[in-house]
Amino acid sequence: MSFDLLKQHIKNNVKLSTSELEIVCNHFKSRSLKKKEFLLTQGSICRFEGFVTEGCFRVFTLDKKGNENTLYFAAKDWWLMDIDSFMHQTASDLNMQALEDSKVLLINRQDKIALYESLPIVEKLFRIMFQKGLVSWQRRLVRNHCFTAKERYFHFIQTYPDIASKLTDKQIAGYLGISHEFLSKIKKSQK
Amino acid sequence: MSFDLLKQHIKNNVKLSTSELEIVCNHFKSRSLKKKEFLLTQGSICRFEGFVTEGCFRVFTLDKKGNENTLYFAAKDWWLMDIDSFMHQTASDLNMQALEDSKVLLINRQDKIALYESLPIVEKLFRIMFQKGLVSWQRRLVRNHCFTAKERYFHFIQTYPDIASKLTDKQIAGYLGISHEFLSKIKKSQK
DNA sequence: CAAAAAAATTGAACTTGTTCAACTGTCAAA
DNA sequence: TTTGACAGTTGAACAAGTTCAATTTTTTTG
Repeated sequence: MSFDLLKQHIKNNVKLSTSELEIVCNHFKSRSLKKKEFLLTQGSICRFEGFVTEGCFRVFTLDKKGNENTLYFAAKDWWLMDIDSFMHQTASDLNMQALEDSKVLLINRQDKIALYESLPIVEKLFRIMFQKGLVSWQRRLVRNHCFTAKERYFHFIQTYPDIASKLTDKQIAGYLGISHEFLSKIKKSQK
Repeated sequence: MSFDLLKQHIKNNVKLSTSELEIVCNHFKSRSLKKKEFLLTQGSICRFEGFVTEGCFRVFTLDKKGNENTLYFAAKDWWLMDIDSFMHQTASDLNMQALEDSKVLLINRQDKIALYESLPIVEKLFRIMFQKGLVSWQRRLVRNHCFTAKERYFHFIQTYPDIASKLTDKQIAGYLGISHEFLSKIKKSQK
């Protein structure tokens, strides 16, 4: 069952009773997406937070220069959110697209706020999650500053081999912040 | 009084009673640092979280190539933390140095944990803070990918003129992820 | 299966940013 | 007041990464 993954994920972060776990999960609804389908598109308001139970997503923004800038990939056991748009109900800068047939558990804003209010442990859960997220964003920025594109590429495919194997080189290049032509040259130079 | 700033900062993020606010503040102790003094050095364990009430700090890491990579600057009303080292009591990768005579309010790990346990609103406070932090780290990464060094430089000095005015060009270059020589050339090209 | 679309490769010219080394300016300590 | 030490500037050679255009390979779809 797809909720088992969410339950395990929550239990890995905070201690809570079986009934509390049920309450939390009851606020989520499952949704399936076909390959290439969008869960969110730039310009619209993000009305959910999502937990991936199957498949994989790409979260990216199209900048003024026309480049697809990938913020992150979300495979099974990852969260999909545009915090800013979700909290303030403002237009999102992000696109969330399924890279393959996928399933997500979604919670809407009202239910999320209700959950925060009824179960303080949920505040703790997300405090811990955001805290972890912050650390990895900081590390990624430092890597971007002190590693070359080649070093970043090999770091990525070694750290996330499962995700990397599902991606085209164009998508990886968008995550690393380089052109796909240059990524092709990096790969060639290694052979 | 230096606690007023912290109180205001907290009130801007969550609603809580005067007595709760007092309890939170009572867990913090004030510390003064002279210009150039270090609050934390790379390799040691971060035993505090700090809130800056006066002056300004630079948070940086020295990478293998010998570059000082600045993660962020913390002026009045900002937090100083190495979340990872503080939570897991592992060696820190970060240095925190006062750029001028400064004051911080510090909380140690035991008191922080006690505070989380005794006042659920503190979980909410930090959940919201980390959430905001995450958004700005994401934006910074996107800026790094789609802006040139020149664009990033002008974005920085326009967004944080007060902080920028306290910094040497070397420190700004370390934040932007470029060499200070190149920053010098950027500035010249604009005149 | 065939046709079309998208992804990947390659080369050449170009831009952005680095490195190194020499020089200049500034300011705080002895 | 001099003397460092450090911040900033400049130029030249170089390395990293982009852009554009042409070609091949792979994947998708009718």
